[in-house]
Amino acid sequence: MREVRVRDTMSGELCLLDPDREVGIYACGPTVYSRIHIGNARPFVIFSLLAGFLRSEGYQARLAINVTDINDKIYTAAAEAGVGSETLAAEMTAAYFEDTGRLGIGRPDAEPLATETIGPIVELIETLVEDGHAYESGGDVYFSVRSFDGYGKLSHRPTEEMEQGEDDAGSLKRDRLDFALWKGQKAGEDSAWDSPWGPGRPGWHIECSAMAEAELGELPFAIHGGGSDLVFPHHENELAQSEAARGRALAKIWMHNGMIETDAAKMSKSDGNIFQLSEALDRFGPEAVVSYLISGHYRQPLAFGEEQLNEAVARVDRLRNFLRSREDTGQSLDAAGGTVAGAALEDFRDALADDFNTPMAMSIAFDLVRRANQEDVPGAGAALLEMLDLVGLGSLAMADVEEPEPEALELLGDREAARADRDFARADEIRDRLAELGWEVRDSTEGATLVPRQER
RNA sequence: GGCGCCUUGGCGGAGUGGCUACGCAGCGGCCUGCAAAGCCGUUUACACCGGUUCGACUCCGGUAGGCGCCUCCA
Repeated sequence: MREVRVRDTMSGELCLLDPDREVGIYACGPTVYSRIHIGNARPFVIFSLLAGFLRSEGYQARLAINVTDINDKIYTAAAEAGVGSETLAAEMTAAYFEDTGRLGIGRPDAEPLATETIGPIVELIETLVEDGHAYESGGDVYFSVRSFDGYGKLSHRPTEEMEQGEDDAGSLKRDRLDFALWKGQKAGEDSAWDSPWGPGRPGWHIECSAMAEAELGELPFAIHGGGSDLVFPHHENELAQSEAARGRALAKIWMHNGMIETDAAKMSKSDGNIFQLSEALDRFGPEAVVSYLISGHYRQPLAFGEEQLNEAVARVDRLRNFLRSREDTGQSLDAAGGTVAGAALEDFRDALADDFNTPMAMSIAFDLVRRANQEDVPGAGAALLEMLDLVGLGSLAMADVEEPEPEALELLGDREAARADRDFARADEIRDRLAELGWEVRDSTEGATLVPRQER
């Protein structure tokens, strides 16, 4: 078990994870009012892979990624589309599960929905009201920011300079800093839940406090994550609510991923410069999308463009070709302990243990590939496959599960015969024919083989 | 204006006080009947100006430019 460190947004320090306790990770998932874009996939991938890596190191990890399916934007989008808000939310939740499922990196341990956590949400608000950290006003309930001393410590902002823009129209707040925990049902809103303050729905931040607690147990859990655009106000408010209600920190470490950018500007639904995850998967394939998402350090912004995805395709092809050339991908690495391959794997894991440095890790993987293509490196295939499993690319080893059909094999034999006769025109003709059937011919000193052409 | 971050070779993107990550693309070779795959080489990059240091791309200060949040947002 390695010492694993992660950068904490609040302190700015690298923090060691406690190996003796469950590593509870809560990452903020999407608000389901439309299909998710590739930027939304970044935290899903990062936190899923992190949890998997921790498990592989022997940690007890539990990952929860929520779905926010109650939100102003959902009402607005549903009204525009002429469907019920609950219908839209259900459709988009299903689409989110489908799109992220296609990434091929598994699912989080828990994926709570706000609509299924209403009870705990109401209880949490009641606690805050009882303790004087929240107050009811005209069917709404607001959190009293000034009742909580530490407000602003996560996003490093002086309290005096800020305000919560949300809900200003109603102006039922006592203080401009306060934010809504519960919103009474308004005209035109087609869904509502019962509460001690009348029918309504949770505000934006409270659902995460409640879901995190429900899924990960006693506070504080180890890591709270999400996009860096959530630091303020979303996470600042979550932190305040939970800490005010429980008298304990919500999370030990706050871990935020950088934004995906097009032309040096953040990809954002509201700006319209988005590229949907489903389209990226359709056009470039899941491995390339994952490879792209781990190509930069998670905290940094990552440039997005067709060129970047095409590069990812090329990277993944190189890895796939290498695995294809190895006979040892199925064997255990134990036989190669202490070797070049074993050392590379150790380095790879070290990189991940150091603030989850995936680009550093991948450079080690590519280094191994080159060395093993140059000379005999026992266990290189097994080592690489183990590396790739850790970053969600293990499926690259399964590229050739389909055997060529008899027709293709017959053509390959014909081509070999043509080559033996030095009838290269015919040989090339057959190669083109095989390409049409979906096979690429690779000649080598041991003879010709067929590999599936990568289509996407 | 406040808080934070960034500026690396054609592109993407790591990293370190002294040993030219890695990937992609281009170019030139090797291999091949030709390709593909693979290998080798490739014009020696760290915004600018000072400072610290035996030595800085890496530390400190400043300048310029860019980005994020401060309003919904992964």
